[in-house]
Amino acid sequence: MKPKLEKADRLRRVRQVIEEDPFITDKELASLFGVSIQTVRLDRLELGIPESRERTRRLAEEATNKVRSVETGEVIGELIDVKLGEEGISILETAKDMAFQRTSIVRGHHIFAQANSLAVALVDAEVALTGTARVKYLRPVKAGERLVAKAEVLTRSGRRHVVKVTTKAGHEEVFIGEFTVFAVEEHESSSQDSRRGSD
Amino acid sequence: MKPKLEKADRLRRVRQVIEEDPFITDKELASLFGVSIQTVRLDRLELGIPESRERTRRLAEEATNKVRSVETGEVIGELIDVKLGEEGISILETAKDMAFQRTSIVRGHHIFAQANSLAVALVDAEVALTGTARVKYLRPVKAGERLVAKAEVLTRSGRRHVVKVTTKAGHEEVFIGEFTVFAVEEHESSSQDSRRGSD
DNA sequence: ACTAGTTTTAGTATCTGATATTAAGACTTG
DNA sequence: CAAGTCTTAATATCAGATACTAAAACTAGT
Repeated sequence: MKPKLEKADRLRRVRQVIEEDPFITDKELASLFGVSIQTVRLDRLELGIPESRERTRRLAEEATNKVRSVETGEVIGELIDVKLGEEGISILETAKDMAFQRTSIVRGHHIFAQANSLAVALVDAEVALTGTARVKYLRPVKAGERLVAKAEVLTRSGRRHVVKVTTKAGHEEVFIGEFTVFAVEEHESSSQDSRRGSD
Repeated sequence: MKPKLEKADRLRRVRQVIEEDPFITDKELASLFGVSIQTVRLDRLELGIPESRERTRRLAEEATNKVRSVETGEVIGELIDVKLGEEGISILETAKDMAFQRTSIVRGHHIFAQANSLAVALVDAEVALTGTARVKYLRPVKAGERLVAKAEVLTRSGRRHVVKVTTKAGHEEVFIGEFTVFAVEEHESSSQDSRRGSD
């Protein structure tokens, strides 16, 4: 039963190698494992792994989607039920790539980003900038947990809004934060605006 | 001279369409513009645009690089001169994709992320989690500005470290923050750890 | 040792999305 | 109408595959 073991072993390695380098072709795999190209193709067939061009295509698609959703989206997390100037809820599905590899603990700035993004979204203005924030992390969040952030505008005086955000994972509070957000009028020249604010 | 105009026009559009959808094939382009496939290929040749598979490959490569550098990196920004437990400097080149499209103002959580990441990196422990943070955004940061964050450990009592971070763009302070970071020993069971902390 | 079964390899036809090349039409402008 | 640009057609070739058929190699069981 030596060949069976060898084959199973090869299959595992093929999967692994392809995962590490999705651009690799059957030809390269064949010479890498010292088998014929047909064998490699049978292996891929067995493993349900598509051809290299298809893998590349998917990678590109996925990545561009990701880039678009993560980087061009104006909001981190999904906005649910927003009452402008009053309150709102945002949901963020945490994933492995938001966490430290060693511990799977979600990095704080993602939780901050969700809360801050929500706080800014609540302010009914053309542009809203964060002035200050005071935040507290109550317990570590594991990758995979679903974070529900609730925000409410506590006070408002002129441009200055104070927004309180509470984030829960399940029934547990994991994060609370208080953000001061400034509404900015459109006609303010952007370069000479030396008042506080960012975001 | 009608055809010249038409051609120049088509060239412009071809470039544009490909930019919008890099996965599009010559065949599709041909029927889109009502010309032969050869014409499309001459156009691409003239414009110096590679074939769709090549475009896809590049996209995938680029994107995976990006994903790896942005998401698997344990630190946001580049660490320069870190003295564990004492002080450190981190540099972050801000880009358009970190900013709001409308205003080109860098979103606050990126600035927060750099500072927080640096603060955590300064703590000499297996795992370090942020407990609280108090931050202030002093002026908006425009995409393209180079952010230099300086951090120093103010106090330390047991696991609790207080780290102060000041971020400058050029000579101007744009952000200051104070982070409480907790060092966590390795032997603590991760699931029952209900004390504060994240990141 | 012989046979059945798995595993591997070979070979051929076909596909897609191309490059490269040659040559023939179409159009248009002086 | 000839010279030029622009467009299309046709053919050979390529990479990286799929799909299929069939032969060889190895392995185990009786």
